[in-house]
Amino acid sequence: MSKKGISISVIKRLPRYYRFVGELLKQGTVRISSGELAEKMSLTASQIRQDLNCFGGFGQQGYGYNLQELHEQIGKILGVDQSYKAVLIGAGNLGRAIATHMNFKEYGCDLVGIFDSDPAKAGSVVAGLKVMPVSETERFFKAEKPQIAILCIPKTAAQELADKLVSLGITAFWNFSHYDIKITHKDVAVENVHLGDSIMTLAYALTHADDDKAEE
Amino acid sequence: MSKKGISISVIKRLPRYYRFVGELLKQGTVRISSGELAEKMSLTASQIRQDLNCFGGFGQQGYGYNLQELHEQIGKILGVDQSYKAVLIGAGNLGRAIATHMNFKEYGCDLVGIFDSDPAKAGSVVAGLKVMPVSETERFFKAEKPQIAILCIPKTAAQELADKLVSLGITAFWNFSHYDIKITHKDVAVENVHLGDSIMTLAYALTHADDDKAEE
DNA sequence: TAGATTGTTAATCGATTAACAATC
DNA sequence: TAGATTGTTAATCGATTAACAATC
Repeated sequence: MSKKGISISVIKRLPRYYRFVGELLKQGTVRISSGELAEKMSLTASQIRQDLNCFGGFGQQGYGYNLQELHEQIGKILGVDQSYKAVLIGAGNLGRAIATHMNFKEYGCDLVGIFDSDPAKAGSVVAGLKVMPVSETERFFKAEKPQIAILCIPKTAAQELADKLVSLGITAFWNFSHYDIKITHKDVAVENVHLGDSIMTLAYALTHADDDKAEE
Repeated sequence: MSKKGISISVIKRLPRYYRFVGELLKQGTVRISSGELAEKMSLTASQIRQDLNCFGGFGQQGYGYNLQELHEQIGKILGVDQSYKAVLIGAGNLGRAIATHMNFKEYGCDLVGIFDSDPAKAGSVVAGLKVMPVSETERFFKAEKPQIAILCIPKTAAQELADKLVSLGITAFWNFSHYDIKITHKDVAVENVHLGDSIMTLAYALTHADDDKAEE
């Protein structure tokens, strides 16, 4: 069964379904109807049924969805049962926090290497991994063949580095640099985490908090 | 002029416009047409004109947009010229990295306090601020009246704390906990940064990378 | 003025919601 | 069987794109 043609709106919602279903499961719930789940997730029952049906019928008429089954299925669709190799580029404040804070295994990933352009940082240990100098990159990539690059580097370095990493076989970027990297090479996934953009939406909300009262 | 009725699709794009326009400005560009900007941002010229026109006509027929003017206007719309007070709750790996890594001023915010439930952490200095114990919360909030709470805490604590913070006057949450906080109180903005959800979309992309080849 | 490019209306497209027959 | 709830088709809604008259 091909998963092509799934809209990114749906894909973006999958992790949230996975989280909620996992949480309910942990609480000991066995089954749920689309209506109940909709209530908990602030969605419509229609949307949930539509979304899940993109990947096949996980429910049962008159019963609802078995949470165990649903959790496994969504997990498989997302690929969290996999173990994609990831490398972190940039061991600054943010990079080190990501490395230590994230439970990569839970998300189908495995952090296998950390690099930093500052030779002084090489050799220090972060999240149980020795930070490597960039000179090691090619040797390491040939040996380990990582798929994911986590970019925690200044924006000035982002584009050039991204291009180089693609040529070394990286096919997915988790980009924390304040720059939208442009990958012409297709079949390369880019997930931008622009923390600045994110906090600005809060500034917007605060700035316009009472616009509704002040309307015409 | 009221800014109500602007769709969140548009609002979410504003920070990106702001970034690109700022970048072009730094490079010394003076004016740009919607067509050129669309090219650079991988959007359509139509969309750019539609988006900007939600807030008034910043362009000039036959000329395009003056970048200096545009940057200022979008900045004002976003509120990055403001100084909203923010507090960080949770001085773990991620919290400390956010505090030191983010240039809050650039985004209309100002980090004024850091709290941690671990008394052992109280007194240590992060990003130039002394970490406070939670017992100080009420005194501090009464004196400083922060608007934004940055949550870098375990999901188990998130909901209860969020409710308490709302009662103390917080009107915007930047939520890094792996939990969707539910604020019944309206006029409270919540921006979730679910890093787990984000990296899972990469796992999805890798898992389904060759679905197109394998189709029917 | 002629050319360029906006602001804005209309057309299209896609995503969400509603409805209901199928079925457990 | 009767009741519940799905899977799925149809209707609605909103967002994006196209078109073009207004105008600098």
